[in-house]
This record gives sequence, structure tokens and C-alpha cells, in this order.
Amino acid sequence: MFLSRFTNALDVKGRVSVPADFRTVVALDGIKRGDDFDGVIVWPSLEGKWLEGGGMALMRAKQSVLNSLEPHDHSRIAFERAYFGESFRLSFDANGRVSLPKELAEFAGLDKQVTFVGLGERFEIWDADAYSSKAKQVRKLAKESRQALYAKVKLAAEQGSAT
Amino acid sequence: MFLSRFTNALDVKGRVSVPADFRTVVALDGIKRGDDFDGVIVWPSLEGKWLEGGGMALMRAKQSVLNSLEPHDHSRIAFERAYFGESFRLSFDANGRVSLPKELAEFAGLDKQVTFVGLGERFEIWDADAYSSKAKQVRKLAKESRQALYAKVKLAAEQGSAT
DNA sequence: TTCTAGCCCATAGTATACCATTGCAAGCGG
DNA sequence: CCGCTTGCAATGGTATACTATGGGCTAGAA
Repeated sequence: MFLSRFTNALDVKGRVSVPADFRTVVALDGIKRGDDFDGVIVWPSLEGKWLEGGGMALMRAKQSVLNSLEPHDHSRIAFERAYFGESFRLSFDANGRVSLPKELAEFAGLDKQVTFVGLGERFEIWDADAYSSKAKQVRKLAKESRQALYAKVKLAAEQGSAT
Repeated sequence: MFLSRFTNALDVKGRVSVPADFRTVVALDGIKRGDDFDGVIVWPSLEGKWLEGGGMALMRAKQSVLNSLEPHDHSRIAFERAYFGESFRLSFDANGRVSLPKELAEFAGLDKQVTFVGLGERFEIWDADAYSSKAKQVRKLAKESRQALYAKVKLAAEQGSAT
């Protein structure tokens, strides 16, 4: 499970250390599933100017969700293009770094300091400054919407048990 | 189940002993779930200037609650960032201590004595002085609102059985 | 050739693993 | 009933390993 927030430096060669915590997360579920790929998958977020990433396990999960749709479903194909087509397989070097393709770095406005944010089953990669200003809003929003969240969850649970 | 209240010292290196009681709690439900992680998860409270914590089991519970919402729900993402992104995975050393990141210690104003308060499924970490003054108010508030609490519980039970 | 991408090595700083000591508290024996 | 002993919990200090980061080298592509 990806947790916590780490800020690392992007060097002149476009490399950045993936937090050791995150590396062990992907390594562990790699071992569980017998994956040989030692690295992460990263793609541009559909929500805004930052990146999202995860291990192979997450990709498999996405795939199995999409497999439940008709092969020729337009939205299925659109998602496949957006997620799989825009994803990059970034493998770790001997020191646990990955080199970010220019395309991704430009998309998210990454230049010096980058922040990895753990979100449970996936993580986000932000420009450090962009995230630190975002973080304040996030805290406020989370606090304000606690009530609403509780209501939604309750509703979802009721619907879930009804089906 | 986290119970009771313990006050331990924070040393110059930022380490503090987690009460032995709490350690056995997380160890037990770690064994039940086959977790290999021996430690606690700690995050800044959304309510005020103190920390909250629990075992991995609590985090999984949070995750499954959030999973019941739409993947792109803004408040869901805000919660993921606020809870998972701000959480720290603190593992025990051989003597049952964890080292508190500076960020968390500063947030909660921890310097010398820290108080762990058991709250059932989770616990709180306070500056000892701050808590002892809070405790008086809490006791008073709890005493005053017993009637109101009972009424709310009764109401909720009626609504629950009605649905 | 020249540039780029991957690979290897070196290092500073920090965090964590290990070892030793103290203090409290429960159990045992007098 | 009191003192001794034994074990665990908490705390302090030191050594070691690991993380993050910088730079150089080589091989292959342009």
C-alpha cells in the first residue's frame, strides 16, 4: 500500500529516486504475483497536470475491469488508449531511480523537486511547489467534506447490499 | 482494541516508545491478516493539532470504504491525499520504539513528553501538557452530553431498522 | 562524430539496528 | 507482612546499513 509523501530531486539527466518505501511496495506485490518486472508504471493523470503511477498489479486490475466490457465498446477503447497507450514502463536502476521521459516531465511541469504522494493502491507525482500549495486546499476540502463522504459511503453500502 | 492512556518520553533523536499494550494490539491483528509489517501508521488529525494512528488493519478499512465511491469523485481523491498521502508508516525498533518524523512532531507540538490515548480502533498522540488540560474539558463535555448521546444513538437505531 | 540512454562507482547524510542501563512491578520466599 | 529476585518496559548511546544524489564511462543511435 502506497503511503506518505516524499520529495526527491530530479537531476540534469532526468532521473529521480523513487522512494524506498514505494520500491518495497512494488517489489512485494511483484513477488506475490511472480512478476519479473522491477519498476513502476507511470501515466499522465486525466484529472490535471500531474502524473499517476503504480505497480504492475494495478495495471492488471485495470485490465480485468476493462475486460468486463464488450471488446468494441467505444469507452473501453478510449480508456485503453488513455491508460495503456500513454503509460510508460519505468524500470529502476541499481540505485532505485527511474528516468522520466521528457514528455511526462513536461506534462506535469517537473524540473527540480518532485513529490511522490501515496494514495493506497496508486501514487501521484507532482512538482513539489505545485503540490505544497495544493496540499492546503486538499486538507481543507477533506475536512469540509467529511459529512458528505460519510453520507455517500452509507448510501453506497445500502445500494451495495440491495443489489 | 486500543485502550487507556500512556505517557512516554520523546528522546533527542525523535524516538518514542509505543506503549507495550498498543504493540500487542497491532501485532495481533497483523498476525490475523498475515501482514508482515510490524509497526503503526500515524497521520496528522483533521480535527486539530494532534496525531492519530492505528495499525494496517485500520488503513485497509479506510481503503475499502473509499473504494465504494466513484474513482474520480473529487472528495474521494481529496481524502486519499489527506489520509494516505499524509500518513507515515512507522516501524518498531527492537525495543518497541518508533521515530517520529520532524514534520509530525512539529505539527502536534511534541517535544518532551507525549501521551498516547487509546480510542478503540485507533489512538491519538498528544503533547502531554496539551492533553492533560484537554482531558479536563473532555471529561466535562462527556459528562454533560451523556443524555444527548443516548438520544442520538436511539434515533440512529430507529432509522437503521426502518431502512 | 556527437548526443543520448543505460550502467557502474563514489560519497554524504541520515535513519535504523544493535547493545547497555535503568526503573518499575509482579511473584516468590522468608 | 516485608524484603528479595526476576522479568519486562522504557530510555540512552553507538555503530552500521541504506537512501539519495552526483559524476563518469561505455555502447548504440542519429
